[in-house]
This record gives sequence, structure tokens and C-alpha cells, in this order.
Amino acid sequence: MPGRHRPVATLATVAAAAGVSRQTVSNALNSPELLRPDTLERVQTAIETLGYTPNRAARNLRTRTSHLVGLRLEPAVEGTASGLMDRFLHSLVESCKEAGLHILLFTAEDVSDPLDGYDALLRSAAVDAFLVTDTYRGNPQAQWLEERQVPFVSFGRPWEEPSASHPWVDVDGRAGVMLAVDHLADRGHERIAWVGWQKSSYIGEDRRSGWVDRMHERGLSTTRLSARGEDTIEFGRRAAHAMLDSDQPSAFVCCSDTIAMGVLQAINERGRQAGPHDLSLVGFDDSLAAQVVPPGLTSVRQPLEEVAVQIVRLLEDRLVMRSIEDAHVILTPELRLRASS
Amino acid sequence: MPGRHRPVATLATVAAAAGVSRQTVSNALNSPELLRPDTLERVQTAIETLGYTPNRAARNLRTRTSHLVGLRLEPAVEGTASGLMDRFLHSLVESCKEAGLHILLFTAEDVSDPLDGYDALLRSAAVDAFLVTDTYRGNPQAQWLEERQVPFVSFGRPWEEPSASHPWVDVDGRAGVMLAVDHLADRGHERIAWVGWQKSSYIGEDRRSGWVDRMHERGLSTTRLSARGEDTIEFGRRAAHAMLDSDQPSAFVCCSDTIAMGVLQAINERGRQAGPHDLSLVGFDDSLAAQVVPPGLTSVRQPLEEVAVQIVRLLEDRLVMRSIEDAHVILTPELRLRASS
DNA sequence: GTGAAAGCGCTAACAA
DNA sequence: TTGTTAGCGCTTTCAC
Repeated sequence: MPGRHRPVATLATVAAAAGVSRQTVSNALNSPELLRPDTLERVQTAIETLGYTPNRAARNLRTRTSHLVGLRLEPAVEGTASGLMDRFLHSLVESCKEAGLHILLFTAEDVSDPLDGYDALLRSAAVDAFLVTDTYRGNPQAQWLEERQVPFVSFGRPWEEPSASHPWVDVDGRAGVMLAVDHLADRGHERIAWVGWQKSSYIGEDRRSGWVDRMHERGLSTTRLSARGEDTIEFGRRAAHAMLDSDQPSAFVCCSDTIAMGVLQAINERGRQAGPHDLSLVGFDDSLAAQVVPPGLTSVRQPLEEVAVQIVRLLEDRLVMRSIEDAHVILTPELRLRASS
Repeated sequence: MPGRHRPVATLATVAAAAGVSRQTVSNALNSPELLRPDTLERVQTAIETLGYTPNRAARNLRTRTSHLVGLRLEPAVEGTASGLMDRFLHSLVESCKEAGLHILLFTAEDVSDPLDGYDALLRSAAVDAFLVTDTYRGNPQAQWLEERQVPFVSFGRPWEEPSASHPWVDVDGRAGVMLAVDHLADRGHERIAWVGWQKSSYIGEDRRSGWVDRMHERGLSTTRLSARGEDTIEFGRRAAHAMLDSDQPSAFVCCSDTIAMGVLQAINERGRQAGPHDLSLVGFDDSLAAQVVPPGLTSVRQPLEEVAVQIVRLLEDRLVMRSIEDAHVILTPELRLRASS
């Protein structure tokens, strides 16, 4: 019960104090250019004196907007290096503030149902828009939301339906991996291996294509230098051992920091060194683990701060039904160099 | 503009469909026991058919509640292992759902001002309550909120003012470290070192007291086995080197996984092994880094899921002004064993 | 057990 | 430029 014991100022209070009507106070807030300068100032003084802030519920009811954006939080996956959500969320909330938006979190009752939770928030008019993040498994949310004409932006491309017209922001994983390959090749590596995700992962294949294409562009062979599997430490470890047993790669580019951790483990188990003088290693995501693991893991870092900014820009566009230009944004990651390469 | 093209059902719609008045529908929702069974069923059918969900803004305006809980998100600290927020947030949102609450995120304009951001949300009646998390630097928020009679719960004890009466939930770091000491001592270690935070950190000193007291309880000396400094990898590394140069500890208990990573690095640099057969190592927080770093870092894990449950319980109590019992909850962490010990 | 009336605080539309 | 009127969708109060 906020305000239990405080007489909270309302439009009426302020209007009385300033000697104007309620509507004039409302205008002072929403269309100040309509007021005569002296009236405006009088009202503003009253607002300040009384510490008035418009009541959100009343405004929401009247304008049929909440300025809230729903974000469904997926369970954090344990045993995985990433943990990007932390970094992303802060940037996102920050960007939202400038646009007068807030992030409302929700979770699914049934995690396996990608649509669960959206409907309830929508029907209760609790949010104006959604931010959809888990597009890695395709995103049925996009179609569902589009059918209902609900404003939303997705972080992640609609891989299986590239023609989808909803706004999205994504990071160019392919370009990120190319950065990694260039980095290693520039330092003289020729046998650069790829350790990545299963073929069924759109994101995984996109990143891998950066490795394949850049290797070929530089006249380097990719034969027998690729491994695909689960996003686990154990897979990275096994894959690295197998490759080191047979095909003598001198460097590894990994689809995730998690896998890179497994590769690192294999390198250590063989009494070799991860670093520029022995086996080089590059991960993906610049997770906290990459930053803190000895000797420091070189990794592709997603520009999450910029992702957040772009997402909010697109959300704003959709919310005011502004003509949407540049509704598909692809941002380029950068390589964070550390001692592993 | 949600519902732009959909005629959203309202109380009136449902009432018309069920052939009752609006209030009866409202009662069916909020006090179903008042209705005659057959009326109730008729109304419920109509609700279901029309897919009706009460409008949040209207309800909020009328009841002067939002069922929203504000949580100020602090910037994620890079180069630090923890990243607990991810895991915590999901549990929190989950628990909130059962209580009919939602989490609204906000950030500070001025990060150095611990009160920044609270006031605006409060005055606009955007949230009913707050969850305060960054109590490590003392929490002026507690006093500020208490003065204004704003419901809130803090995650973290009011260290500098133990008598503060606001509800809080915390994890017993001291007990967690005792678990670590026992684990190591049970395995024969006698020279167990502490690498922790500066004396100015309440949390750091609490954890350290677990080491001191349990060591003494077991008749083990702590002399020259303690180091205190910043929460950085570099400090952990330097401290470990210094101790290994002089005082021959056989195991390290660290105040954080970040520090443990530095110790691990030092161990590796000396050509020694982190593990049960050479130098044992225990961290704190069970970060993703601890889980993925080779060979796996034993670490004290905070029961964040339970923390979330307790926090929501206390929030509910405060929101209905229920008599508050057990408003101070201390939960015991557990030790996650891995190959580093 | 059900219905009618009032009003939460705000803004859109219009009148002065 | 300012004020008046109406009403967003809901719950509370009080008749019936």
C-alpha cells in the first residue's frame, strides 16, 4: 500500500494550488507548448512544490498504454559459460528508461511451450509490447504475436523464415567467427579447427559458415578440422582430444565459451599450453568464465549494449506506429583478445 | 497499441453475455463464494468463452495496487566470476508468479546514489513494493523506504544496523565457509588458508569468521594463513603466490570464485595441480565460471531459489499487512564438490 | 445473492 | 489559451 500515510498529490491538488483547471495541469505535462509561459511556470512550480507525479494506473487506463515491455525469462542453463542475460538486461533497462519504457519480467508455466505467458499479459493489457529473445529454436512467438498485431521486437533473426517482416536485431555471428579466423591466421596458424554445435542449430551453422568461408578465402583447408556436437564442456573436451590425436590442428575456434572450456581442459590434460606459443583457442560470447579462467580466453563479444539500444529504438517505432525503417539490424561483434591466443 | 484490432472483452461484455450485472462478474472473480453456484458457472462460462481477463490498469486504479515489485538492477561487474543475478532473477520471477506479482526492473540515473530511481516509481504508484539487493554497501534504501512506510524486503542483512526491523532474507556465508573448512579438514588438510575481501566488507568478514572459528574449533592454526584484498583475479593470484612462497598452505578457501580463479592461476603458474592430491581449492558462489573452469572448482552455492521463495513470502506478508513473523530469514548454503578439492 | 450508483486519476474532445 | 464534460474498466458501498 504505497502512500498509505502520505497524501499523494493529484492533478486536482496541483490545479487548486496553481489556480488553474485540471486539464491545464495535464497540458502542462503533456503539451506544454499550449500554455502561456507564465501559466506554465506557475503550474510547474506547483508541481514541484507538491512533488507531483502522474498516477500511472490512471494514465494507463485513460491512454490504454502501460509503457511496459514484457520479457520472458528463460531458466538459466547451469554448466554453461554464457550468462549474457545479466549484461544484456542492464543495458536494456537503461535504454528503456530513456524511452520512458520499463521491462516487466515473466516466466512460463510450461517452459516447453514458447507461447506460454504471453497471452495473459496481453489480454490484461499489462504490457504494450514484447521483447522476444529465444529465437534459437525458431520463433513461433513471432507469428503468434504478428497475427494479433502485437508490437514486438525480437533479439535474433527469424532463421527459418527470413522473409518475416517483424523488426529484429541480431548479432552477426558469422562475422565474429571470421574475426577469430583472421586473428589466428594473421598469427601464422594454418590448421584452424572448428568446434561447434549440431547442424540443427541455425546460429551454430551461421557461425560455422564464417569459419568455412574465411578459411577458404585465405586458401586454408578445412578438411577434417570440424567437429559438431552439444553445447557442453564434455563435448568440447572429447572433440579436442580426438582432433589432437589425429589431425594436428594448431588452433581452435569454438562456437561457445562452454565448448572452449572443454577444449581448454583437453589442452591442459595433454600437458600443453593454451596460448600464442602452443595451441591457440578462441571462444564465443566473452562470458565471465572467459574473462576469469586462466590464462584468459580470447572470445567473440556480442555488442549487447548496442543491441539493447537498437531494440528499444525499434520498440519505440512500433509503439508510435512510426514508419519502420531499418527494422532489421545486424550488429558486428568484436574480438576480445586474451592470453589463450 | 495492444488490442488495436481486437474487441477486447470487458466486464460489461461478459455481464451481457451471462445475463447478469457487471458487479456480479466482478464478484465471480474476486469473491466467488458470494454467488449462487449456477450463476457462478454461467459467468465463468462466459468469461472463458470471451477470453476475458480483467484490465490491469482499471483494477490498479481502483484498488490502488499494481502488484508490481520494483527491482533496481545494478551494472554487471565485468571480470568478476559471479553473475548470480541470472539464476536469482528467474527463481524470483517464478515465485512472484504464484503470488500474483511481477517484477519491474529499473536502473539508476546516477549509479553512485543508492536511492536514485526509487522515488519516481513510488510517486507514480507504479509499484507496490521494492526488493532491495545491494545491501553490501550498507543500505540507506532501507531507512529511506521505512520512513515512507513503503513495503520492501531486502536480500542481504542490514549489517551496520542489526536491529533494523524490516524484513530481509540472507544467506549464511559464515556457515558456507565452515562447510568448506570441514570438507578440507576432513580430507586431512591442516594448513588451510583464507583469501578474502577487505576488512571493510561486512560480508567478507562474516565469511572469514567461518574460517577462523571453524579452524580454531578443530584445533587448527590460522596464523599467517589469511590474506585480504580486492575482489579481483589478480589479487587472488598475488596472494596465493605470496603464501605459497612462505607459509606452505595445502588448501585455500576463497571469499569468491573470482579470487579462487586467481589462486587457481597461481597454482598453475607454479606447475602444481589444483585438486585433492596437491593443492585444494574452494571458491564461493558456484558461478558458471566455477562450473566450467578446468578441473572444476569446488564452491559454496547460495540457495537462490529458496531465497526467492522466502523473499516473495515476506513481500506478500507486507503487502497484505499481515502480522510479520519470521521476517528475518537466514538460509544455509551448500558445498558443490568438484575436482579442485 | 444480485444490482445500481459512485468514483479511483487521468486525458480526449470540445466549448468558451 | 483555458475550462467543462465525459468516460477509460474496474471495485466498493449500499440498496434491494
